[in-house]
Amino acid sequence: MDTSTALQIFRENLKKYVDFNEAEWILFSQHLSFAKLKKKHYFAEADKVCNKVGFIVKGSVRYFQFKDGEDITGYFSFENEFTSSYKSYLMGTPSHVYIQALEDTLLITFTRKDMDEMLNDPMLAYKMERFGRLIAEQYLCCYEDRVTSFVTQSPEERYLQLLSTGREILQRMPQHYIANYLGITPVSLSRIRKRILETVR
Amino acid sequence: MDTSTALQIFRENLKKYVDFNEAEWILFSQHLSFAKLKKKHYFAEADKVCNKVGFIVKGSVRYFQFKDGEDITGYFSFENEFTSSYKSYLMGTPSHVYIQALEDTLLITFTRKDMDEMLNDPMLAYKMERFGRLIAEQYLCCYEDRVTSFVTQSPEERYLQLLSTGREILQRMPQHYIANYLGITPVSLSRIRKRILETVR
DNA sequence: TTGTTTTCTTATCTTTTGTTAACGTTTTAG
DNA sequence: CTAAAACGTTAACAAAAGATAAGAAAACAA
Repeated sequence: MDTSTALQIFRENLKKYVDFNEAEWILFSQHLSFAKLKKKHYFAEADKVCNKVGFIVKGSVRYFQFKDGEDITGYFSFENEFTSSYKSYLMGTPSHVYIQALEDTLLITFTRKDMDEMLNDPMLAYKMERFGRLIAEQYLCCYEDRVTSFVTQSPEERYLQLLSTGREILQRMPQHYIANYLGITPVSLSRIRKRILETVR
Repeated sequence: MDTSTALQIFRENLKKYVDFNEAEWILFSQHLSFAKLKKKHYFAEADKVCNKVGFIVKGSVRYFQFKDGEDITGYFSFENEFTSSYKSYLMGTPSHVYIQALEDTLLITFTRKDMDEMLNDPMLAYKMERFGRLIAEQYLCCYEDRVTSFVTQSPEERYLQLLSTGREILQRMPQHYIANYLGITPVSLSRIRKRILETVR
Protein backbone atom coordinates (compact mmCIF):
# COMPACT_ATOMS: atom_id res chain seq x y z
CA MET A 1 0.00 0.00 0.00
CA ASP A 2 1.34 3.43 -0.89
CA THR A 3 1.63 6.15 1.70
CA SER A 4 -0.96 8.46 0.21
CA THR A 5 -3.62 5.72 0.30
CA ALA A 6 -2.65 5.04 3.91
CA LEU A 7 -2.93 8.71 4.78
CA GLN A 8 -6.32 8.87 3.13
CA ILE A 9 -7.56 5.91 5.17
CA PHE A 10 -6.21 7.53 8.30
CA ARG A 11 -7.88 10.84 7.55
CA GLU A 12 -11.17 9.12 6.90
CA ASN A 13 -10.98 7.30 10.20
CA LEU A 14 -10.12 10.47 12.07
CA LYS A 15 -13.40 12.03 11.02
CA LYS A 16 -15.04 10.15 13.87
CA TYR A 17 -13.00 12.38 16.15
CA VAL A 18 -12.09 15.62 14.37
CA ASP A 19 -12.53 16.97 10.89
CA PHE A 20 -9.42 18.83 9.78
CA ASN A 21 -9.67 21.46 7.07
CA GLU A 22 -6.99 21.48 4.38
CA ALA A 23 -4.66 23.91 6.13
CA GLU A 24 -4.93 21.99 9.39
CA TRP A 25 -4.41 18.68 7.67
CA ILE A 26 -1.19 19.89 6.11
CA LEU A 27 0.11 20.97 9.50
CA PHE A 28 -1.07 17.80 11.16
CA SER A 29 0.26 15.41 8.58
CA GLN A 30 3.70 16.99 8.81
CA HIS A 31 3.92 15.39 12.23
CA LEU A 32 3.08 11.91 11.00
CA SER A 33 5.51 9.13 10.22
CA PHE A 34 5.14 5.69 8.72
CA ALA A 35 6.37 2.51 10.32
CA LYS A 36 6.53 -0.95 8.83
CA LEU A 37 6.70 -3.67 11.42
CA LYS A 38 7.66 -7.15 10.34
CA LYS A 39 5.82 -10.01 12.00
CA LYS A 40 6.98 -10.58 15.60
CA HIS A 41 8.77 -7.24 15.75
CA TYR A 42 7.95 -4.79 18.49
CA PHE A 43 6.09 -1.48 18.52
CA ALA A 44 6.74 -1.12 22.26
CA GLU A 45 8.85 -3.01 24.75
CA ALA A 46 8.68 -3.50 28.50
CA ASP A 47 10.96 -1.30 30.61
CA LYS A 48 11.26 1.22 27.81
CA VAL A 49 9.20 4.37 27.47
CA CYS A 50 6.69 4.07 24.65
CA ASN A 51 6.81 7.60 23.32
CA LYS A 52 4.48 7.18 20.39
CA VAL A 53 1.02 6.27 19.22
CA GLY A 54 0.37 4.21 16.14
CA PHE A 55 -2.63 3.91 13.87
CA ILE A 56 -2.80 0.47 12.29
CA VAL A 57 -3.41 0.82 8.58
CA LYS A 58 -2.83 -2.84 7.93
CA GLY A 59 -2.02 -5.75 10.20
CA SER A 60 -2.54 -6.42 13.88
CA VAL A 61 -0.68 -6.40 17.17
CA ARG A 62 -0.91 -8.10 20.52
CA TYR A 63 -0.04 -6.68 23.90
CA PHE A 64 1.72 -8.98 26.33
CA GLN A 65 3.69 -8.99 29.52
CA PHE A 66 6.42 -11.33 30.59
CA LYS A 67 5.80 -12.99 33.92
CA ASP A 68 7.41 -16.04 35.51
CA GLY A 69 9.11 -17.00 32.28
CA GLU A 70 6.12 -16.81 29.99
CA ASP A 71 4.24 -14.16 28.12
CA ILE A 72 0.67 -13.25 28.99
CA THR A 73 -1.43 -11.62 26.31
CA GLY A 74 -3.63 -8.82 27.56
CA TYR A 75 -5.06 -7.23 24.45
CA PHE A 76 -5.12 -6.98 20.68
CA SER A 77 -5.50 -4.20 18.14
CA PHE A 78 -6.50 -4.49 14.52
CA GLU A 79 -6.78 -2.41 11.37
CA ASN A 80 -8.10 1.12 11.81
CA GLU A 81 -7.43 1.11 15.53
CA PHE A 82 -4.85 2.99 17.51
CA THR A 83 -2.16 1.23 19.44
CA SER A 84 0.14 2.39 22.18
CA SER A 85 1.29 1.55 25.66
CA TYR A 86 -0.97 4.43 26.55
CA LYS A 87 0.01 5.07 30.14
CA SER A 88 3.67 4.99 29.22
CA TYR A 89 3.03 7.41 26.36
CA LEU A 90 1.00 9.77 28.54
CA MET A 91 3.13 9.72 31.66
CA GLY A 92 6.54 9.13 30.12
CA THR A 93 7.06 6.13 32.38
CA PRO A 94 8.46 2.75 31.31
CA SER A 95 5.96 0.44 29.65
CA HIS A 96 5.00 -2.80 31.29
CA VAL A 97 3.87 -4.38 28.06
CA TYR A 98 5.36 -5.47 24.80
CA ILE A 99 3.37 -4.62 21.72
CA GLN A 100 4.20 -7.08 18.98
CA ALA A 101 3.14 -7.31 15.35
CA LEU A 102 1.20 -10.51 14.71
CA GLU A 103 1.71 -10.14 10.98
CA ASP A 104 3.52 -7.64 8.79
CA THR A 105 1.95 -4.40 9.93
CA LEU A 106 1.82 -0.88 8.54
CA LEU A 107 1.36 1.98 10.96
CA ILE A 108 1.03 5.73 10.87
CA THR A 109 2.67 7.12 13.99
CA PHE A 110 3.26 10.31 15.88
CA THR A 111 5.46 10.81 18.90
CA ARG A 112 4.67 12.45 22.19
CA LYS A 113 6.94 15.27 21.11
CA ASP A 114 4.91 15.70 17.92
CA MET A 115 1.71 15.77 19.93
CA ASP A 116 3.08 18.32 22.37
CA GLU A 117 4.17 20.53 19.49
CA MET A 118 0.72 20.33 17.96
CA LEU A 119 -0.94 21.02 21.31
CA ASN A 120 1.21 24.14 21.51
CA ASP A 121 0.55 25.25 17.94
CA PRO A 122 -2.28 27.83 18.00
CA MET A 123 -3.40 26.63 14.58
CA LEU A 124 -3.91 23.07 15.82
CA ALA A 125 -4.21 23.24 19.59
CA TYR A 126 -7.98 23.25 19.84
CA LYS A 127 -8.56 20.35 17.51
CA MET A 128 -5.75 18.32 19.02
CA GLU A 129 -7.17 18.76 22.50
CA ARG A 130 -10.49 17.58 21.16
CA PHE A 131 -8.88 14.71 19.32
CA GLY A 132 -7.05 13.63 22.46
CA ARG A 133 -10.19 13.91 24.54
CA LEU A 134 -12.33 11.82 22.22
CA ILE A 135 -9.71 9.13 21.81
CA ALA A 136 -9.18 8.87 25.55
CA GLU A 137 -12.91 8.82 26.20
CA GLN A 138 -13.45 6.03 23.72
CA TYR A 139 -10.75 3.89 25.30
CA LEU A 140 -12.15 4.72 28.72
CA CYS A 141 -15.48 3.18 27.72
CA CYS A 142 -13.80 -0.01 26.51
CA TYR A 143 -11.80 -0.29 29.71
CA GLU A 144 -14.89 0.31 31.83
CA ASP A 145 -16.59 -2.66 30.21
CA ARG A 146 -13.51 -4.80 30.56
CA VAL A 147 -13.03 -4.08 34.27
CA THR A 148 -16.73 -4.69 34.86
CA SER A 149 -16.49 -8.08 33.18
CA PHE A 150 -13.70 -9.13 35.53
CA VAL A 151 -15.56 -7.98 38.61
CA THR A 152 -19.01 -9.32 37.81
CA GLN A 153 -18.52 -12.26 35.48
CA SER A 154 -17.01 -15.73 35.71
CA PRO A 155 -14.43 -16.79 33.12
CA GLU A 156 -17.12 -18.82 31.39
CA GLU A 157 -19.44 -15.83 31.22
CA ARG A 158 -16.64 -13.67 29.87
CA TYR A 159 -15.98 -16.23 27.15
CA LEU A 160 -19.66 -16.47 26.25
CA GLN A 161 -19.79 -12.70 26.01
CA LEU A 162 -16.74 -12.70 23.77
CA LEU A 163 -18.47 -15.30 21.61
CA SER A 164 -21.36 -12.90 21.11
CA THR A 165 -19.35 -9.73 20.51
CA GLY A 166 -15.76 -10.55 19.73
CA ARG A 167 -15.83 -11.97 16.25
CA GLU A 168 -12.54 -10.50 15.13
CA ILE A 169 -10.54 -11.62 18.15
CA LEU A 170 -11.99 -15.12 18.03
CA GLN A 171 -11.33 -15.53 14.34
CA ARG A 172 -7.86 -14.07 14.21
CA MET A 173 -6.25 -15.00 17.50
CA PRO A 174 -5.01 -18.39 18.70
CA GLN A 175 -6.94 -19.71 21.63
CA HIS A 176 -4.19 -19.48 24.22
CA TYR A 177 -3.94 -15.74 23.63
CA ILE A 178 -7.69 -15.46 24.12
CA ALA A 179 -7.38 -17.42 27.35
CA ASN A 180 -4.85 -14.90 28.66
CA TYR A 181 -7.09 -12.07 27.56
CA LEU A 182 -9.91 -13.60 29.61
CA GLY A 183 -7.64 -13.91 32.62
CA ILE A 184 -7.39 -17.73 32.59
CA THR A 185 -5.03 -20.44 31.36
CA PRO A 186 -5.30 -22.06 27.94
CA VAL A 187 -6.09 -25.40 29.56
CA SER A 188 -8.94 -23.84 31.47
CA LEU A 189 -10.38 -22.23 28.36
CA SER A 190 -10.28 -25.57 26.59
CA ARG A 191 -12.33 -27.07 29.42
CA ILE A 192 -14.80 -24.20 29.35
CA ARG A 193 -15.31 -24.74 25.64
CA LYS A 194 -15.90 -28.42 26.22
CA ARG A 195 -18.42 -27.64 28.98
CA ILE A 196 -20.31 -25.26 26.71
CA LEU A 197 -20.41 -27.77 23.87
CA GLU A 198 -21.79 -30.45 26.21
CA THR A 199 -24.46 -28.07 27.51
CA VAL A 200 -25.58 -27.15 24.01
CA ARG A 201 -25.76 -30.78 22.97
CA MET B 1 -19.21 23.28 54.73
CA ASP B 2 -20.38 26.41 52.89
CA THR B 3 -20.60 26.52 49.15
CA SER B 4 -17.85 29.08 48.61
CA THR B 5 -15.36 26.94 50.51
CA ALA B 6 -16.44 23.96 48.44
CA LEU B 7 -15.99 25.92 45.23
CA GLN B 8 -12.57 27.04 46.37
CA ILE B 9 -11.52 23.45 47.04
CA PHE B 10 -12.84 22.42 43.64
CA ARG B 11 -11.01 25.22 41.87
CA GLU B 12 -7.79 24.31 43.64
CA ASN B 13 -8.14 20.69 42.58
CA LEU B 14 -8.88 21.65 39.01
CA LYS B 15 -5.51 23.33 38.71
CA LYS B 16 -4.02 19.90 38.08
CA TYR B 17 -5.99 19.94 34.82
CA VAL B 18 -6.70 23.53 33.78
CA ASP B 19 -6.11 26.91 35.28
CA PHE B 20 -9.10 29.19 34.68
CA ASN B 21 -8.67 32.94 34.75
CA GLU B 22 -11.30 34.99 36.55
CA ALA B 23 -13.53 35.58 33.56
CA GLU B 24 -13.42 31.90 32.62
CA TRP B 25 -14.07 30.81 36.16
CA ILE B 26 -17.20 32.94 36.34
CA LEU B 27 -18.51 31.36 33.16
CA PHE B 28 -17.53 27.90 34.24
CA SER B 29 -18.94 28.12 37.74
CA GLN B 30 -22.30 29.23 36.39
CA HIS B 31 -22.66 25.70 35.10
CA LEU B 32 -21.96 24.07 38.45
CA SER B 33 -24.51 22.78 40.92
CA PHE B 34 -24.28 21.40 44.43
CA ALA B 35 -25.70 18.09 45.51
CA LYS B 36 -26.00 16.72 49.01
CA LEU B 37 -26.36 12.96 49.09
CA LYS B 38 -27.46 11.34 52.30
CA LYS B 39 -25.81 8.06 53.17
CA LYS B 40 -27.07 5.18 51.00
CA HIS B 41 -28.70 7.51 48.51
CA TYR B 42 -27.80 7.24 44.85
CA PHE B 43 -25.79 9.44 42.55
CA ALA B 44 -26.49 7.10 39.64
CA GLU B 45 -28.74 4.11 39.16
CA ALA B 46 -28.70 1.10 36.87
CA ASP B 47 -30.90 1.26 33.79
CA LYS B 48 -31.02 5.05 33.97
CA VAL B 49 -28.78 7.40 32.03
CA CYS B 50 -26.24 9.06 34.30
CA ASN B 51 -26.16 12.50 32.72
CA LYS B 52 -23.78 14.16 35.15
CA VAL B 53 -20.35 14.18 36.67
CA GLY B 54 -19.75 14.87 40.34
CA PHE B 55 -16.71 16.12 42.19
CA ILE B 56 -16.69 14.79 45.75
CA VAL B 57 -15.98 17.64 48.13
CA LYS B 58 -16.72 15.56 51.18
CA GLY B 59 -17.73 11.94 51.62
CA SER B 60 -17.32 8.83 49.48
CA VAL B 61 -19.24 6.60 47.11
CA ARG B 62 -19.16 3.03 45.96
CA TYR B 63 -20.03 1.66 42.56
CA PHE B 64 -21.96 -1.57 42.43
CA GLN B 65 -23.99 -3.76 40.15
CA PHE B 66 -26.86 -6.00 41.02
CA LYS B 67 -26.40 -9.58 39.87
CA ASP B 68 -28.19 -12.77 40.89
CA GLY B 69 -29.89 -11.06 43.81
CA GLU B 70 -26.83 -9.46 45.33
CA ASP B 71 -24.77 -6.37 44.79
CA ILE B 72 -21.19 -6.53 43.61
CA THR B 73 -18.94 -3.59 44.39
CA GLY B 74 -16.62 -2.62 41.58
CA TYR B 75 -15.06 0.63 42.66
CA PHE B 76 -14.90 3.49 45.13
CA SER B 77 -14.35 7.22 44.96
CA PHE B 78 -13.29 9.55 47.75
CA GLU B 79 -12.84 13.23 48.52
CA ASN B 80 -11.35 15.34 45.73
CA GLU B 81 -12.09 12.73 43.12
CA PHE B 82 -14.61 12.77 40.33
CA THR B 83 -17.44 10.30 40.16
CA SER B 84 -19.73 9.28 37.35
CA SER B 85 -21.00 6.30 35.47
CA TYR B 86 -18.60 7.57 32.87
CA LYS B 87 -19.62 5.53 29.87
CA SER B 88 -23.27 6.32 30.48
CA TYR B 89 -22.44 10.02 30.79
CA LEU B 90 -20.34 10.03 27.64
CA MET B 91 -22.54 7.90 25.42
CA GLY B 92 -25.95 8.75 26.85
CA THR B 93 -26.66 5.05 27.36
CA PRO B 94 -28.20 3.52 30.49
CA SER B 95 -25.81 2.94 33.34
CA HIS B 96 -25.03 -0.58 34.50
CA VAL B 97 -23.92 0.54 37.91
CA TYR B 98 -25.39 2.15 40.94
CA ILE B 99 -23.29 4.84 42.56
CA GLN B 100 -24.19 5.08 46.21
CA ALA B 101 -23.07 7.45 48.96
CA LEU B 102 -21.28 5.54 51.71
CA GLU B 103 -21.70 8.48 54.08
CA ASP B 104 -23.31 11.88 53.82
CA THR B 105 -21.62 13.27 50.76
CA LEU B 106 -21.28 16.73 49.25
CA LEU B 107 -20.73 17.01 45.53
CA ILE B 108 -20.22 19.69 42.95
CA THR B 109 -21.86 18.56 39.74
CA PHE B 110 -22.31 19.49 36.13
CA THR B 111 -24.56 17.82 33.60
CA ARG B 112 -23.75 16.59 30.14
CA LYS B 113 -25.86 19.47 28.86
CA ASP B 114 -23.75 21.93 30.85
CA MET B 115 -20.59 20.39 29.46
CA ASP B 116 -21.88 20.53 25.89
CA GLU B 117 -22.79 24.18 26.33
CA MET B 118 -19.32 24.94 27.63
CA LEU B 119 -17.70 22.97 24.83
CA ASN B 120 -19.69 25.15 22.42
CA ASP B 121 -18.91 28.43 24.17
CA PRO B 122 -15.94 30.03 22.37
CA MET B 123 -14.82 31.57 25.66
CA LEU B 124 -14.50 28.16 27.31
CA ALA B 125 -14.28 25.59 24.53
CA TYR B 126 -10.51 25.22 24.43
CA LYS B 127 -10.05 24.81 28.15
CA MET B 128 -12.99 22.46 28.45
CA GLU B 129 -11.62 20.23 25.72
CA ARG B 130 -8.33 20.18 27.57
CA PHE B 131 -10.05 19.54 30.87
CA GLY B 132 -11.99 16.64 29.39
CA ARG B 133 -8.89 15.22 27.79
CA LEU B 134 -6.80 15.28 30.94
CA ILE B 135 -9.55 13.81 33.09
CA ALA B 136 -10.17 11.00 30.62
CA GLU B 137 -6.45 10.33 30.27
CA GLN B 138 -6.01 10.10 34.01
CA TYR B 139 -8.83 7.60 34.35
CA LEU B 140 -7.48 5.69 31.39
CA CYS B 141 -4.20 5.15 33.23
CA CYS B 142 -6.02 3.85 36.32
CA TYR B 143 -8.08 1.47 34.21
CA GLU B 144 -5.03 0.24 32.36
CA ASP B 145 -3.43 -0.80 35.64
CA ARG B 146 -6.64 -2.38 36.84
CA VAL B 147 -7.14 -4.49 33.72
CA THR B 148 -3.51 -5.53 33.81
CA SER B 149 -3.89 -6.70 37.40
CA PHE B 150 -6.77 -8.97 36.41
CA VAL B 151 -4.91 -10.45 33.46
CA THR B 152 -1.52 -11.00 35.05
CA GLN B 153 -2.10 -11.37 38.79
CA SER B 154 -3.77 -13.90 41.06
CA PRO B 155 -6.36 -12.68 43.58
CA GLU B 156 -3.74 -12.99 46.30
CA GLU B 157 -1.27 -10.88 44.35
CA ARG B 158 -3.95 -8.28 43.71
CA TYR B 159 -4.68 -8.11 47.42
CA LEU B 160 -0.99 -7.82 48.30
CA GLN B 161 -0.66 -4.99 45.79
CA LEU B 162 -3.66 -3.27 47.30
CA LEU B 163 -2.02 -3.64 50.70
CA SER B 164 0.99 -1.76 49.41
CA THR B 165 -0.84 0.99 47.56
CA GLY B 166 -4.47 1.12 48.59
CA ARG B 167 -4.38 2.60 52.07
CA GLU B 168 -7.57 4.57 51.71
CA ILE B 169 -9.69 1.75 50.34
CA LEU B 170 -8.42 -0.70 52.94
CA GLN B 171 -9.02 1.68 55.81
CA ARG B 172 -12.40 2.97 54.79
CA MET B 173 -14.13 0.05 53.10
CA PRO B 174 -15.60 -3.11 54.61
CA GLN B 175 -13.82 -6.23 53.55
CA HIS B 176 -16.58 -7.77 51.49
CA TYR B 177 -16.62 -4.71 49.24
CA ILE B 178 -12.86 -5.04 48.81
CA ALA B 179 -13.33 -8.71 47.92
CA ASN B 180 -15.74 -7.74 45.13
CA TYR B 181 -13.33 -5.07 43.96
CA LEU B 182 -10.63 -7.74 43.68
CA GLY B 183 -12.97 -10.00 41.73
CA ILE B 184 -13.41 -12.66 44.45
CA THR B 185 -15.87 -13.57 47.20
CA PRO B 186 -15.64 -12.27 50.77
CA VAL B 187 -15.01 -15.81 52.04
CA SER B 188 -12.12 -16.20 49.65
CA LEU B 189 -10.58 -12.91 50.72
CA SER B 190 -10.82 -13.99 54.33
CA ARG B 191 -8.89 -17.13 53.48
CA ILE B 192 -6.27 -15.21 51.53
CA ARG B 193 -5.75 -12.94 54.51
CA LYS B 194 -5.32 -15.95 56.77
CA ARG B 195 -2.81 -17.49 54.35
CA ILE B 196 -0.79 -14.28 54.28
CA LEU B 197 -0.77 -14.00 58.07
CA GLU B 198 0.44 -17.61 58.39
CA THR B 199 3.20 -17.00 55.83
CA VAL B 200 4.43 -13.91 57.65
CA ARG B 201 4.46 -15.66 61.00
C1' DT C 1 9.00 -32.54 1.18
C1' DT C 2 10.56 -33.12 5.98
C1' DG C 3 11.33 -31.85 10.41
C1' DT C 4 10.18 -28.50 13.86
C1' DT C 5 7.29 -25.54 16.26
C1' DT C 6 2.82 -24.17 17.59
C1' DT C 7 -1.63 -25.13 18.93
C1' DC C 8 -5.27 -27.53 21.14
C1' DT C 9 -7.10 -31.18 23.76
C1' DT C 10 -7.09 -34.48 27.34
C1' DA C 11 -5.77 -36.68 31.74
C1' DT C 12 -4.05 -36.51 36.44
C1' DC C 13 -3.22 -34.30 40.52
C1' DT C 14 -3.05 -30.20 43.50
C1' DT C 15 -4.57 -25.86 44.83
C1' DT C 16 -7.78 -22.43 44.95
C1' DT C 17 -12.21 -20.68 44.82
C1' DG C 18 -17.25 -20.83 45.29
C1' DT C 19 -21.25 -22.09 48.12
C1' DT C 20 -23.69 -22.53 52.13
C1' DA C 21 -24.22 -22.36 56.80
C1' DA C 22 -22.98 -21.42 61.49
C1' DC C 23 -21.13 -18.45 65.00
C1' DG C 24 -19.61 -14.42 67.49
C1' DT C 25 -18.84 -9.56 67.09
C1' DT C 26 -19.80 -5.01 65.67
C1' DT C 27 -22.62 -1.57 63.84
C1' DT C 28 -26.88 0.46 62.90
C1' DA C 29 -31.61 2.01 63.35
C1' DG C 30 -35.67 2.87 65.80
C1' DC D 1 -31.28 0.93 75.14
C1' DT D 2 -32.63 -2.94 72.41
C1' DA D 3 -33.58 -5.56 68.39
C1' DA D 4 -32.09 -6.15 63.90
C1' DA D 5 -28.83 -5.98 60.43
C1' DA D 6 -24.21 -6.13 58.82
C1' DC D 7 -19.61 -7.96 59.15
C1' DG D 8 -15.77 -11.19 59.42
C1' DT D 9 -14.16 -15.80 60.27
C1' DT D 10 -14.39 -20.61 59.98
C1' DA D 11 -15.87 -25.24 58.45
C1' DA D 12 -17.39 -28.69 55.05
C1' DC D 13 -18.16 -29.88 50.61
C1' DA D 14 -18.50 -29.11 45.59
C1' DA D 15 -16.87 -26.91 41.55
C1' DA D 16 -13.49 -24.74 39.06
C1' DA D 17 -8.95 -23.51 37.97
C1' DG D 18 -3.85 -24.09 37.96
C1' DA D 19 0.26 -27.06 36.91
C1' DT D 20 2.26 -30.52 34.36
C1' DA D 21 2.74 -33.83 30.93
C1' DA D 22 1.46 -36.42 26.90
C1' DG D 23 -0.27 -36.86 22.41
C1' DA D 24 -2.47 -35.48 17.96
C1' DA D 25 -3.19 -32.15 14.50
C1' DA D 26 -2.10 -27.99 12.17
C1' DA D 27 0.99 -24.41 10.78
C1' DC D 28 5.44 -23.13 9.61
C1' DA D 29 10.15 -23.01 7.92
C1' DA D 30 14.25 -24.88 5.90
